[in-house]
Amino acid sequence: MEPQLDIVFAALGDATRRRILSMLLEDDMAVTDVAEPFEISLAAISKHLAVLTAAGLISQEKRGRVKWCKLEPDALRDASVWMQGFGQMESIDLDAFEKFLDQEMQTQ
Amino acid sequence: MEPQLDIVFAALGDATRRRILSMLLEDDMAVTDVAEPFEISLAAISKHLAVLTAAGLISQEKRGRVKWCKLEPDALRDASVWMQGFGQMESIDLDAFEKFLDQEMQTQ
DNA sequence: CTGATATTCAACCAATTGGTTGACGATTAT
DNA sequence: ATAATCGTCAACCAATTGGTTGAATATCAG
Repeated sequence: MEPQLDIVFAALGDATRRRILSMLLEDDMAVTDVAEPFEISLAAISKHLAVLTAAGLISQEKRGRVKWCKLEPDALRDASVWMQGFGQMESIDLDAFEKFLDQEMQTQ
Repeated sequence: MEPQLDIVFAALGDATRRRILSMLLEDDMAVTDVAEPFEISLAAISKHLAVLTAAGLISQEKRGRVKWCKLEPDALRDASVWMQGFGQMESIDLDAFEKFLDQEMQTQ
């Protein structure tokens, strides 16, 4: 079916990985800095980052000896669309929603 | 943190379970009928349904010898809200968003 | 050059997952 | 009463997951 959805949802099914994604909302981070607040090994974090990369939820770019991790929120789009098939959000007018968003952004 | 999110996302991370949820969008179904289009054993489907139940994504009610499975789309709400933290939606006023939703629902 | 830093790799481990089969309890039909 | 149907349970299996440690690689700094 949509094998990428498997990978994305499975990647989100771990609290450590979700916390990493939240951290990356603030700013791009190096692997070591991502690992700092956690109590597990750097290698374990490296594996989690590999899972997130495979899911397309982050990208990693190596500059010098530092590998920078960047959030790729677009990867959530397919998962979000799938979920919209359920619950109250199923029949939203997306254009109107976009306008609502623009307006919201300006009032900040 | 939010251990229920782990369970919900993990439950969604399997194509068989997502397909079951889609089937239940149409109507409530008995376990045997859920299993019918799949090529795996009834016991395997029974386990998948247990996972979906643990995640709150479906409920099961036994009437006679038949156990009926019912979609519970509200269980997607927390997961959906979490995902809204990413992408363009990151700075939405959730109360305003609720009002927007109510208004949208009335114009249908 | 040497040493420190950043990250991954490889091997390993325990726990979990998704599947199987066969037996079982509960309910319904003949 | 007997037989068929519905669904789960228990035991098992192979593969995957999330973690560890120690070595290896690559880059930067003194």
